[in-house]
Amino acid sequence: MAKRITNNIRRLRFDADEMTQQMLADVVGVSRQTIVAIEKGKYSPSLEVAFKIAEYFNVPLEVVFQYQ
Amino acid sequence: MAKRITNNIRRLRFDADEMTQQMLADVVGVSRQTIVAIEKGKYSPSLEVAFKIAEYFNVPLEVVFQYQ
DNA sequence: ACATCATGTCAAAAATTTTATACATGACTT
DNA sequence: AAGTCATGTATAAAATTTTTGACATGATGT
Repeated sequence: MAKRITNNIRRLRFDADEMTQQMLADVVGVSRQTIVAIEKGKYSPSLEVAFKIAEYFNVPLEVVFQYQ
Repeated sequence: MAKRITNNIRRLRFDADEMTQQMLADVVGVSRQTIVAIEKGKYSPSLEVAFKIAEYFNVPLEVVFQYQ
């Protein structure tokens, strides 16, 4: 029953002209390690970082992150 | 220019039959202080807590939290 | 007046997220 | 073969979120 948070960051990055982790980290204002950890699902990010990522890709937050 | 995260938790609580902070904290699985802090905007919650709150109220995350 | 309840606040500890460094690997280029 | 680039991993420190416990206030009820 324990729901998990998944994400499509990797796919969104590749759709966005093969953007690198470092580029995304820079535009979002976090370290590359943070992007790596979130992509790999090591932990779920803060709501603020989540919103920033969604804003950058120009999609609703739920397109980037799913709670299922 | 710095965007902020706002929320409608208080209104959603009252719409939900005047639910108390403690009741929401219990169903979401956090402490009442966490609800107080988020409601008052002391800090933005983790994405997981945000999703749990939205799930409880049965609305999309963006109905509870706005990035503006 | 007294008790109860919901909310607000405060402070310190615990837990989690984020950063900073460093190093390893495979893919690609020259 | 050597160099560069993107990614993965690891660890400790820093920053932020969350908990715990305690106390104050105003509103409500008895």
